[in-house]
Amino acid sequence: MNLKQLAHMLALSQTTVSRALNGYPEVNEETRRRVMDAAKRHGYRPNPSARRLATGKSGMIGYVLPTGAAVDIDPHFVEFLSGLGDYARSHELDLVLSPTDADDQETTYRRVVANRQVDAVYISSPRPADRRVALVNTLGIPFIVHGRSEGLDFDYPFLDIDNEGAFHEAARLLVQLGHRRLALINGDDGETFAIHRERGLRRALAASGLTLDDRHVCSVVMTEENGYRAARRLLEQDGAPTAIACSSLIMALGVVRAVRDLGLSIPGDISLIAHDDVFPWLKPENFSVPLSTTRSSIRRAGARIAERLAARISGLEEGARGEVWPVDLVVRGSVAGAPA
Amino acid sequence: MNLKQLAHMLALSQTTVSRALNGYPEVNEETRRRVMDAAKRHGYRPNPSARRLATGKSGMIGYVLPTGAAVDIDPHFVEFLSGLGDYARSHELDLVLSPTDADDQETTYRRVVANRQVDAVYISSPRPADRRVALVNTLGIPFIVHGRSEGLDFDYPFLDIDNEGAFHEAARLLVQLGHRRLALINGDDGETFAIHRERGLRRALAASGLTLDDRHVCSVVMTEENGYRAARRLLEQDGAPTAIACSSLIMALGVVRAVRDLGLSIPGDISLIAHDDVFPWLKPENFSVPLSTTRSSIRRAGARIAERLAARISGLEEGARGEVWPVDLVVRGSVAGAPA
DNA sequence: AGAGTCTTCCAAAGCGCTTTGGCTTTGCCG
DNA sequence: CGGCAAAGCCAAAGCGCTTTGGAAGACTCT
Repeated sequence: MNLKQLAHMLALSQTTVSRALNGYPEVNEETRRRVMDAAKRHGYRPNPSARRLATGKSGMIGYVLPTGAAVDIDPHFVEFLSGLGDYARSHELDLVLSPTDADDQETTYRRVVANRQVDAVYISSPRPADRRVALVNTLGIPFIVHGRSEGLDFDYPFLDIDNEGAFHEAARLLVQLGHRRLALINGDDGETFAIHRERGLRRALAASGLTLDDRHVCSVVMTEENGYRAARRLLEQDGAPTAIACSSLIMALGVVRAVRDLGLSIPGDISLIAHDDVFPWLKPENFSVPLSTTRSSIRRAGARIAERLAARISGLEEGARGEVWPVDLVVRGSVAGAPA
Repeated sequence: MNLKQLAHMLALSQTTVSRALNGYPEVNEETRRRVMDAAKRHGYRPNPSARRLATGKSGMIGYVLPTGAAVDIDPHFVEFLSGLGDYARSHELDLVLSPTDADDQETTYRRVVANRQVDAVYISSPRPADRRVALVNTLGIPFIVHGRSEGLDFDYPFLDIDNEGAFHEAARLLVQLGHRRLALINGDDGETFAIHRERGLRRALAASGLTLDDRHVCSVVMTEENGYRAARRLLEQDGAPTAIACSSLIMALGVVRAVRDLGLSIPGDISLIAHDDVFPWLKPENFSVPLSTTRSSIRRAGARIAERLAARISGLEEGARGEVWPVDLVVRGSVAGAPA
């Protein structure tokens, strides 16, 4: 059942039927009702390919997915996706993943935009002066950055959590508890979120006249194994830290293992706070010693980004609106006063 | 730059240019070269929307993604996606995720197929007599099932690992080590993979005249917390098992925690084997006691499925070819002889 | 030389929708 | 009652590609 047939059986022109269906004003309300009704009754669904060709709109949002033998997709992605799906589902918005060589994302962005495959894209894990953001901005497709870049000479729409504030609060708590030597096990320090976390932590220390020893900060891909290695390195050096802030729950697993392997205990010898993106399958309260966290649901962020992308596509949102979400500090058993 | 312009500047018809570009035989090799050359020089890329409308082919593969407030996307998905991306990237194949209400997937499948949004789909986490498989089969779109259904009255193409064999081998090893009371912490027993694993385990026990106590099998969503709960329940009952087979590494984390909480040890009191889908961020060899596993890379499966979908789209693969991959049994420190 | 066969190319008809540019009809006003 | 604006509808022209149904020319064969 296509427009032509529908129009014919209603004894109307395609024009009118099309307009009636798409809510244009120049059609009698009475006729519109008739059309709507017939369309529903016959299960008419406009052919998206045809509509696409005519309008250039695809009704899909895009994500350029870096892949490669050496590239692992972050497990956070799945949670983000859940959120995105939560919103998109109820709006018949589909998501197009365009896998790309991690070293040449530009080509893929250009292709996706040139082909008008999607109406909007989002960018995740941005870095300072992120080239993708600049590119997408000049290509002129609606977009939102999940996270923030820095040092770009233009404003752009983004959704970020207050990473600096979160780690500032975490560190402040630790300092209040008497800790003087803090350590940071961070994610890839090429990414802005990691920079912000370190910044927040340093700021809290500075406020108390303390500093972050360079040997006390690690920046690694966030795996359990790397958490373990980093923690061992930190804890086996002279002047080892008494408290650790950690950028992910997964790394925290490794940290806990390292602490145990070294015959130390949490929080007796080491206090630990990690950032929790809220996974359903790994919860900080279930760690052998319940883990203090800075918490922010990445899933909610996914839903919000889908919502804002949809708003941008339909012109309801414009300009470079940045949104920064506060982060909860949840104190559990893994922090205590510094050892004497 | 579109076909018309290109044809015009070559003083050829659109027909000929189109045919030259798409490798049809009825065009002089000399002209073809000229066309190809000009196309490349001017960076001509056929408009996918137009091509879609004309051919009905979209050049994308689809996945219907169940979502909902109560639905969590499996973290395995991300690894599968990595694999899919590995292949798709080099073939400019995009993936369309269509989020759907988990309770009404049929509507979404129908929409996706009716709209010809994608050229092929894959289905994951199948159940016995899976309705999606039956649906997609009748809808007539190329597809592959990741995993297997059971009890359908037709054959279909799938890619599965030998879950039954894997757990059979695992159980056989445990029995050989003298264990008599095995337990199984399984995933959702509505899904075929879980059924097969249980079947494999029972078969191995039966071969030695043993049986699997019904109180010794749990079927839960695969989270750390559920692994913990299941293990506690198992280990606190009378006639507690001395060995546990566990369907995922994430649950195994919980099992290890439970064992420790109960003052027991691995492998002294409890032997543990888990299935490992090979996550980059959580490795069995890094468990406090290195974990024995049945191992199969879900990422490789993703790549293979993309490859086969592509083959089906282009007609290179046909029929109901099923592919079953063997699973490695990797023995590490978490298994030992049964306690006396 | 005439008939038949390839080879090579083209004009034009879709694919199914949106949108432009009218054309009637109706209602209102002076 | 004539004129004008608004309301309601339509025919047809795209969007950019593929594909059908020739047609012209070159070649082969008898």
